[in-house]
Amino acid sequence: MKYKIVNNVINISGKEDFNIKDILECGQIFSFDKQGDDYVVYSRDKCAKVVESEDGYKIMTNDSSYFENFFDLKTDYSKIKNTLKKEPILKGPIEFGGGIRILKQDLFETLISFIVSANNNIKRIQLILNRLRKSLGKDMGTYHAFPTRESMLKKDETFFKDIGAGYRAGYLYKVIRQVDEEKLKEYDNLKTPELRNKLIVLSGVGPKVADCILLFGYGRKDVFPVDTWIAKMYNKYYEPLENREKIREKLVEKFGNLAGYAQQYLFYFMRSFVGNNEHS
DNA sequence: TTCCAGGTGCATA
DNA sequence: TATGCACATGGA
Repeated sequence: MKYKIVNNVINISGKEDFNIKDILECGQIFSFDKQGDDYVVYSRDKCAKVVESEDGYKIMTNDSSYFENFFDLKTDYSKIKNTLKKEPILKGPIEFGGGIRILKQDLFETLISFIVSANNNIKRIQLILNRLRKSLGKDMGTYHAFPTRESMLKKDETFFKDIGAGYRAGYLYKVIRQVDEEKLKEYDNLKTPELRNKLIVLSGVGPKVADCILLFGYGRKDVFPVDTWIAKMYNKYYEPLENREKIREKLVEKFGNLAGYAQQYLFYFMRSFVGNNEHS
């Protein structure tokens, strides 16, 4: 995959390593809209419109360098996929969702989003986060920015209940009093295990949510978030094992520095393919 | 109606 | 350390 930036438009040529549907619908991000054939994705106070062309994509935005980093354009995904394909279990998932790229998302936004995600379904996560943006985020004209910590500090727990967060309202109320953006940024100096320990003590952040923040926020690829789908996958294709912590340890050990990528291919595949078959 | 969704916190032993 | 349960909400 190659790309060029001209007048704030990112031109991507080649579709093998970039498929906007795979990237946005694989479950790593909740703030985006499908507008006809196009996608609009929101991050912090910014947005980008992604339009498919004959040989690739055009990404239109007012901050191309932000989205160059956001879409992880400098990483060679074909190399990663070739390595991971050697594992039989990943062949199907990589053929299915080969256009995935792991997004580099805002730390505070990722923290809040994945606290909301706990024991929840993606449709409702999107609904709750949309209501959060609309009621607290800065009006940017055609959309609302993700709220700042300061704006969230002004609200009480009832507010988070009212936007539908359910019992996670209390987690949200507490967590924004435990950390700020600067502290989250400082944590980036730590190695993954130490950083994980810092996150896991936060309200509403357990092992799984911490791993998602590590992967999608901090860009740490040596983690393997184990949710209900991954647990199902492990029990079906590897061995029956109830303990999610043990599943996590085994998968991290197996995939090492590529664990995060492997996880995302598997999650997307399980949820959209195997998942639907089980329902029909 | 019951089950489930990108689980976590807390009490108990 | 490990196990069990409660926790909102909406879709299938």
